[in-house]
Amino acid sequence: MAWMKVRDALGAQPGGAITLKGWVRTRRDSKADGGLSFIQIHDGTCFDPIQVVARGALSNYESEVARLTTGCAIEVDGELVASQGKGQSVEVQANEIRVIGWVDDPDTYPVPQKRHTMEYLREQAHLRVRTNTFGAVARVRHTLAAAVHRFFDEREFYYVHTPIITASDAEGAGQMFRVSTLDLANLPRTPEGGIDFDQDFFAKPSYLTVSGQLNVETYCQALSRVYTFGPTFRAENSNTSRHLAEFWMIEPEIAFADLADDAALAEEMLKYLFDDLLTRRADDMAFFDLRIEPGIVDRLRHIIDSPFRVLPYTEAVDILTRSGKKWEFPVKWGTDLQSEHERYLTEEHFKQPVTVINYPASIKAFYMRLNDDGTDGAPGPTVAAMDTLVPGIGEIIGGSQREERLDVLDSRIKAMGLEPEQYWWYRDLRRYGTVPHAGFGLGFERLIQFATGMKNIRDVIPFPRAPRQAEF
RNA sequence: UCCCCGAUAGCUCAAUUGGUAGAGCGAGCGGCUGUUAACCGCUAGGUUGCUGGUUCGAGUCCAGCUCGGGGAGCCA
Repeated sequence: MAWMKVRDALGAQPGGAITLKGWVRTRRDSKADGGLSFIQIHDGTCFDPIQVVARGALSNYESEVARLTTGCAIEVDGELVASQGKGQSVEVQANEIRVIGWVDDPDTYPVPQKRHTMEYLREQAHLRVRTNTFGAVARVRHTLAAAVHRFFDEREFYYVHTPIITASDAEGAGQMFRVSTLDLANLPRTPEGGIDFDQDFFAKPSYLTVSGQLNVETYCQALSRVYTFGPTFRAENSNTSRHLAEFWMIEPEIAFADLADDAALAEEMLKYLFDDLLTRRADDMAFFDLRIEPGIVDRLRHIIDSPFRVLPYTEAVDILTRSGKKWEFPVKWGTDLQSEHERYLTEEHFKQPVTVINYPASIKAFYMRLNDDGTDGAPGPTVAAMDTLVPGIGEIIGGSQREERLDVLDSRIKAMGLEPEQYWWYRDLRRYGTVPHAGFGLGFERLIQFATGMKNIRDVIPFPRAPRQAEF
């Protein structure tokens, strides 16, 4: 008999013998027709389970079938038939049910068929994917990841595997995790008393990457359109619903391009991803719309159908100043936008995602290109940066046109108190055939949060890493 | 890291001014039913997060710690 996945069985015409393999979601018994049980089976291939009808005449009905509980693994041979009951169009009349794996103590099974809080399920990370919500998140996460690669492949971007371990210790994106093989209990010392990193694996201090950007820029300067999509690490002691110590980031980089090209790419990509998601995972998205975030499907459609709002930083400051709102942090040209300001712009003023561009240079990274808006067209005081802000989460994308002029780049590095020599290979890109180029970073987990309405970022990655959190 | 709130049955929560723990869900058993958020009855299940303190007596008050939630900073 042909083994069919639940998804295929639910979409098939009645008639014919099939085999199902999966896990029991629920079992309901009836004494009608000499006794029978309705068993919902799930195998992860779609949101809905399939109903198996087990007759009392089955040889192991009393001994096994009638004792099945949520979580048991079984195989079913039977006939796919039109359902006599309401709620499903097809079901499987079982001829044989084989129990593959029992649940040894149903009373303490951590994820029985009942409502659970997200906080509780987070403590059962190895079992939570068996629930409706986390199964749906897992499928959505996969679908979005696959769509990212397809989007870039269709546009002739090359996927570059940038390193996870880096020795650049000043990428300016927060605290880094140190990578070392030195014996912590017996550190080698230099004559001056410092730690002798010459004896470490890489003969210098090394860390987990906080961004693949600097590396991917090198490939951009030869392959024109590239991206990296991998894990990144921040050792910040931040405890919020939108930060992780280990998260995945999508970072495209395009040559012969300016900030407008960069913003256009970001908009095209987000629209592509949401459209693909609504098409391929309509079942899971219907669930999120019903149970997690009512209206999420319409909101995504609206984003797909309407042009993005682009807002220069200076205008954003104007809007915030004239809003009449009382701010905890005062709004002033030259300071970064705070959470309360971002929320106002996306949730109250525009009620949609907003891309803020042309930030003051003083609050942005050294590699961002100075705009020529200074006195007499001199570089400064703003940089060609952009942040895409979304309701409920805040920043989801951060990007910029990169500084391609070596002299300007050097002065920016020095102004930030950094050593140009440390960036020698990055500076070489500006010495050998430099071109205008731009790119951005999209936080993958925040994208999933936004697309599903899941409130906590720890619930959209299988095994979240956060301060004091690495159990699984 | 800072501010606020919380931790009691497998899960979600109750427990008057301090007086030795209850319900719903889940689970087990029985009843009813082509069932599907099923329904009805019975049963089991608790060193009240940890350590210490106040008190005749602490789930309840105090201190520290651990964990969780909301917000902030940092950022993606």
